[in-house]
Amino acid sequence: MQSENSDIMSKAEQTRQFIIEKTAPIFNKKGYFATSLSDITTATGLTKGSIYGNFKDKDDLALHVYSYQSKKIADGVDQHITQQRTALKKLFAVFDFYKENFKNIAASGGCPLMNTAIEADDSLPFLLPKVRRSFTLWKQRLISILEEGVNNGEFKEHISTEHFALTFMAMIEGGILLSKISGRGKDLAIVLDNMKEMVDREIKI
Amino acid sequence: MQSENSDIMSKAEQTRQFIIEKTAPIFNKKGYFATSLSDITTATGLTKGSIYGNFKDKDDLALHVYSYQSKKIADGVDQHITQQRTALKKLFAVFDFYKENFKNIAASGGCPLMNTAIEADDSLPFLLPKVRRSFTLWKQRLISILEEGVNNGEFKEHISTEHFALTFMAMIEGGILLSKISGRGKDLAIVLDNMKEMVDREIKI
DNA sequence: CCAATAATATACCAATAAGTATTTTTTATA
DNA sequence: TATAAAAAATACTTATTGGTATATTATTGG
Repeated sequence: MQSENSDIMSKAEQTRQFIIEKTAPIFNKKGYFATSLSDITTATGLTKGSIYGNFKDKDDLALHVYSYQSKKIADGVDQHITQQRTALKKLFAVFDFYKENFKNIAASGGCPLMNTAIEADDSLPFLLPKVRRSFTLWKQRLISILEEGVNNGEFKEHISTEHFALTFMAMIEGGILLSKISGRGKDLAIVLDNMKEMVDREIKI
Repeated sequence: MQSENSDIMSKAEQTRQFIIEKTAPIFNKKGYFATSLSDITTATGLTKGSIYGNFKDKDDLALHVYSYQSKKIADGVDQHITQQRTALKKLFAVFDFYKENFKNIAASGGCPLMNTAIEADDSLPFLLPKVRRSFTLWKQRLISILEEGVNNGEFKEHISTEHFALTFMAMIEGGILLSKISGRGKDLAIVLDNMKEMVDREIKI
């Protein structure tokens, strides 16, 4: 399945989606600046004329690629979460998502939020608001789970939901970074285990 | 003071150091690929001929710039550590280094280890070994402090020094990432505070 | 203080970059 | 199925890239 709902998509929409999906791993691996138009035409088998017929310019394509990538991660996490019934299980489902999917994430160039954040914050201003929003939404999602746990008596009352949300995000992104550079998926697993212990000791009643 | 020991350095050595110091923040902000030779000549006020007279090629300069940047961080941390006498204070000195220096680090484009790691692991093979080594040395340094604490009775005996070292590294790098993208130095401070609490609860006797 | 030498500047090259105007092909619909 | 409209391919432009050969200037040891 190349892309979803291809039956109700026009040819143009299909091609747009096809370009996005084919170039996403390239943008994520090489970065937005280092990805050239010829990388894009090679990966898609299309010509420059077709690319520019479907996207205003390289920045426009980059924007769509980032949206696609960040949505994919967010949807994956959400799917894990919604299968769980307690706040504790939801929280652990977030952690488990990264444990289970690390290999796929690493193979497609790492976490697109982190990669794009690092490239965008000093030199891709057009992407910065999108990346900022991704992190804000992620934080909000974690805070919601933590608040749910506090409200239904699963978690301690006095915890700072924002502080823990930020700490978890830092640990996940930092863990991915360490694993990517060492080539050992174990590094991320160690950090994730430490996060669970943190929950058991400090958050869970 | 442009560079140390300028009195015992030949003109060539001085120029080399000058080029490295002037281009380091550019490489760190824009990335190695996005930094052009004209960026380098503009920043230094020198011409291409002079740059290529002092460095074999752009990769060679990038390698020297990375060494300079990683050494600068490592030296800064070491200076903080050596002023302390107990393992606990040494560990906290590492954390405090990042709290105190976040603004400077952010102003020069963020943590060069993280930035370079992300760019190098998929597309700058010539830099990858250097970056790997930086992380290994950092981990080793943290493990040494933790072992010192275990051996002299400051820290619990059963702790996994490697697990905590990796967790601390992940939290620091992740915290820097969050602060950079949100623009709030507070995010890193929150994570660093959480790290200290972690030490108090799990490591300190 | 004057050569020999080292460092820097100048002027150039081929390759590649992003982007566009135009033509050809494909798609959808009447 | 013929045709209008949309999509894709071709061929091109201008600017910039990293890099080099050569000329000029500055440094340094005798």
